[in-house]
Amino acid sequence: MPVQLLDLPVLLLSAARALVDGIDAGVRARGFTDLRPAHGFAFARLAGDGATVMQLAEHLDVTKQAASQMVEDLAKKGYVERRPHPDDARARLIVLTEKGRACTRAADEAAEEVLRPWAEQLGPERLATLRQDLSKLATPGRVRPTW
Amino acid sequence: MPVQLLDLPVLLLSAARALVDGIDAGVRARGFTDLRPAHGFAFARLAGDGATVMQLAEHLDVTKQAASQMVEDLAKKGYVERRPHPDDARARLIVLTEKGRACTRAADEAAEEVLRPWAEQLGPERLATLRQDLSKLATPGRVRPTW
DNA sequence: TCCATTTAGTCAATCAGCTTGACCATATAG
DNA sequence: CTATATGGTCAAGCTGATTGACTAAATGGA
Repeated sequence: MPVQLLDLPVLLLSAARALVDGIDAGVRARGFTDLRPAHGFAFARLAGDGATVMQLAEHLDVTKQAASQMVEDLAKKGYVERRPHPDDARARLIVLTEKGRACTRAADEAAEEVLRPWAEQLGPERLATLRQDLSKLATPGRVRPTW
Repeated sequence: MPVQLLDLPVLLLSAARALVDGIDAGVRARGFTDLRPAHGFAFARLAGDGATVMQLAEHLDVTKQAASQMVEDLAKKGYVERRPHPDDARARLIVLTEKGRACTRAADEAAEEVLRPWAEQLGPERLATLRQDLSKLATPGRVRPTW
């Protein structure tokens, strides 16, 4: 195996970090300064039809207590809302507020802004290849890195 | 811009996470159970001629106090050693002990183990392309992700 | 040469985010 | 109808980071 390969980990992590940092900066620049990247992973799960605390905990790969604390924090800041769950009286359905949706739109814009120069640099076909190859390598499920 | 691109962040993060988790598991399997992935980034900087606490702090993108605490922890566990700095009496040169070098070898093996199936799946030329493209995207310097 | 400022490192206190453990309310299975 | 499992919160504690204060040594003028 060529030794060169051993720096692939560093490149991968560096690119991932550049991406996350860039999106985080873009979100902050749009006025959402009280959020961290980790909140973005939560928003991604809540967008759409919302989720329970348990579902959120699984998505983030943390305990239900930690997820509950994050929801409490996000609710206090006005990004999410706890509704009674339609099918289960024990559970609550956590959904994004209008402020929360506005923030996800800002994150989408920020992501596009970060990716645009990448797309220009590589060209569309190589970017598509990159996407395909990464999809083969990525472990499905685990999204949020916590190291 | 094609909407597809918006899932590139997720793929990138997912691949990075798979990689870090895999290496971490490999290192633990080789008997180094008292280390976290973050220590690996420190070892990478210390390998070779060692580094000062300040240099380590910059590499890890944390305060000098945090770096100092990590060094204290690694020294207590026997992975590093603080020597007087040859050129500066204020500074200390942090170097890996034999145990520390053994651990970096274990990490290299683990990394190779994780990358081997990737290389087989993509083939050498596509992997080389992946490496090249990632190197264009990666922000030089920032290695350790802390989000 | 002497003094002012910068730099390397540590100690101490604090904080944020996560964990474990205990608990209540509701759902589900026998 | 009762026993158990599940969703959620409260409380306490831990870990890894932060800021602030300090000492010792280096640097850079007058």
